[in-house]
Amino acid sequence: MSSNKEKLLLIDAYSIICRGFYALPLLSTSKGYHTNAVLGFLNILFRTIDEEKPDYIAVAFDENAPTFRHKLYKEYKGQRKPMPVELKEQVPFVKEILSAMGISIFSKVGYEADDILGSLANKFSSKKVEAVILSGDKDMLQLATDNIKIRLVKTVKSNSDIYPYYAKDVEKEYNMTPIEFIDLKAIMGDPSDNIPGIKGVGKITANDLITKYKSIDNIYKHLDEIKKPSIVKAFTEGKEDAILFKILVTIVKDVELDATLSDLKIVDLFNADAFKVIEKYELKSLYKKFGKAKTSSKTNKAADSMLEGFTSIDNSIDLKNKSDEKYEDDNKKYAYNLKDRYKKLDKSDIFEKYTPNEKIEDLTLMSYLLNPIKKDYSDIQYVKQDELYKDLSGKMKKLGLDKVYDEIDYPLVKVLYNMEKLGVAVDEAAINDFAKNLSKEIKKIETKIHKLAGDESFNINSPKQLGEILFNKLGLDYERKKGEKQSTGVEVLQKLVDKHEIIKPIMDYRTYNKLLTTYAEALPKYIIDGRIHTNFNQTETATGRLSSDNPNLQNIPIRTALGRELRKAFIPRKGYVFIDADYSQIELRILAILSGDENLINAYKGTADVHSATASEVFGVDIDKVTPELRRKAKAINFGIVYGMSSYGLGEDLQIDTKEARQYIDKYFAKYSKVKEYLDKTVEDAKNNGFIKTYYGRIRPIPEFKVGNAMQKAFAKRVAMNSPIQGTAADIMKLAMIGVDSELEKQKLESRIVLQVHDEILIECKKGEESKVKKILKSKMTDAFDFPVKLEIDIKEGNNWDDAH
DNA sequence: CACGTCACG
DNA sequence: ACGTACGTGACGTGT
Repeated sequence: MSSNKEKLLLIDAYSIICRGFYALPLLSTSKGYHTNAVLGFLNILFRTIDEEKPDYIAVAFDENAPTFRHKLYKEYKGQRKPMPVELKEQVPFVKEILSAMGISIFSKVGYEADDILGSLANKFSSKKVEAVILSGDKDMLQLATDNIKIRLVKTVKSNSDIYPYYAKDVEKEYNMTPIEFIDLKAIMGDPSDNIPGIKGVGKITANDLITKYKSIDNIYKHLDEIKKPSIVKAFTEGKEDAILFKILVTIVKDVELDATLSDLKIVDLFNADAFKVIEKYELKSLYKKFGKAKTSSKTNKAADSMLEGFTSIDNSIDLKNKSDEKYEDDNKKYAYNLKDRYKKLDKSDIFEKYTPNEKIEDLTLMSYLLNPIKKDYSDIQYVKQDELYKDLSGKMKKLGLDKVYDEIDYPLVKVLYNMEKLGVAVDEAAINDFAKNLSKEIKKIETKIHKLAGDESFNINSPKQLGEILFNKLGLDYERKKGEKQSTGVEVLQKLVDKHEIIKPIMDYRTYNKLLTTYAEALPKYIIDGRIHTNFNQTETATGRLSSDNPNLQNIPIRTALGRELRKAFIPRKGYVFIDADYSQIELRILAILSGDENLINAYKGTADVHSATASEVFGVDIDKVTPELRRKAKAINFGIVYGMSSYGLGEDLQIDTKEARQYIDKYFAKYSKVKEYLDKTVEDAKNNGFIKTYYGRIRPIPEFKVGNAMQKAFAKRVAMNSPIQGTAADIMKLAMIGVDSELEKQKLESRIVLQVHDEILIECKKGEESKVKKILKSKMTDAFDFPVKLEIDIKEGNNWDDAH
């Protein structure tokens, strides 16, 4: 990628190892190895890799032999405190792990690590390659340039943190260039390095002089200008020292090292060999770095094996070979998280601007499509891009995912990018006002609750403390199945509401506090120029849905009047209105389509409402005789079907026993027999394949069939029933968004999509474009799909999100 | 960092 | 016999 600067990470090993050693307690393995320094070192290393995403790495160690600078001036630098044995013994462990990860280690007799790092940085940094030096040694700052960044690990109040310095940052903080910094230290001295500096010259004098004269050389040239006789004397007498100290503190930048940049290329850090070493030193907290995060390695391995290892980094093939320097891509461009790349390019002026129609393959997205249940896709960043691409695209093709990528998820990247960039306007004053009112109300309720608890003040937000008050102090109780944990959730409070007058205020407190902390207080923090720009994550859900975070705008309240006050604060900008379109029962319609069940399809052909139709079928009454109660039950059944129906779950929802729920389900399946056949077949296929497919071919692995216990297998069945439905709905919505977005552009309208909430699209519509926008929504969300059951949407217009919905 | 709780589809 | 509806994200508490 020519548009992106490559990065070389350079590490001052001892400096980081020492910090690790003193930062962590003296850990040891079952075999008695000490590992705290190793762990500390690796933690800083991995954190840096995550943050910097380097393309190359090199690590430098000091040689034990005296260095060039030692030899000449051993009376100074030779006096460093010796390392404790527990620290010294860990150095080879670090080297062992680095080697296993394929990271090059440098050391050279006669030179210190900083000389090697300075030389590597000097040799390889350029306009195209940025060198990043990781060290805890402030001396490194003299190396900073526009292309060399020093990441300085500082410990402030026992907290280690990393501070980045380019040349300009050094100038800002110290008021002098990195080069001038060398001369400063030479005359001022540095006790930690046993450099005394010129006798009689202190920090302030040194600073003043270097700021004014820029170098030691120049100070001597202008010695006659200096007023204070004592300073002139100090410099005159200390001239020899000054020269020696300057040599002593100057990092050598031309150490001969026979390495090319491509030797330092990161190939596959988290490989099997490295994992073995990590295991040997029992660095358990790092295991997941080398395996997969979140889901247990057991299920993940199963998922991978079912997909023929499609998503794991295969350590065994062609990837470790460092020598093939000419692997250059054949004009293909790659990115990880392409949308993030676009966003960065937007902000940055050092990178080329993004050209909208340039094809850049999104390797993260490809990896996600191959295994959407992974929680972390950062592992792919340590494998050569073109080889990874070949691997992923080959596997996608085999599984038929290439179409999903080309026609759904890839084109959606740009749509989401545009949505996020535009953001959605909010009325900040209205939210703040709402927050104020809520706070007042909450304070009142809080007082009341404490009073009702017998004048005891406790933290209502703590389930533990609240439980103590309710169940012990006030002696409240409710029926619990054996093994069921005590809870203070709403369902429980609902049961207790008539037993004590403290319950209602607690429920109110919870509601208000939720609205306050999660929304009213949190949302304003995200407002930039009146608008909130959420992040739509495209590689997060197992089913293919999007998710939204920072902030989550897919869970803004709607179900209660009070909550809707917040929704009212989402508004179109001046000259615009909101148009909101949401699918009507899309998942149930998809079930009808996928199953081909005539009864269910027919339920959608008539004008009748499906839930009433279901009630009529299941309970055997005429459709016009369906009571609200029966409709409610039927609606629960329909939901249950979509969720992978279990009699227990339905029973819970309807507050009836499992037996009765079972009867409802049986009746339902008797009437909609093709639905039953379809669900059975789906589960059967899922068991055999280890994954399900949506209508458009998206896959979701279900490893629990193979590796799960009884409970997990039951879960797997429900997932197998639900995922094709939820996933197909997600596919349809994504296709609709792509269609709507491109049509808006094609017709040169100024209206734009601002939000998506799974079955809903919110458009900020330019006044005057309303009818065109509505037409586009209808055509792209419904007419574009040719199914036996028509998809339908409700469209509404409004001056805030609540009105429009 | 896990858990309980609760907001949405 | 066991513990359960599907998919998310965010907050506060408490280890």
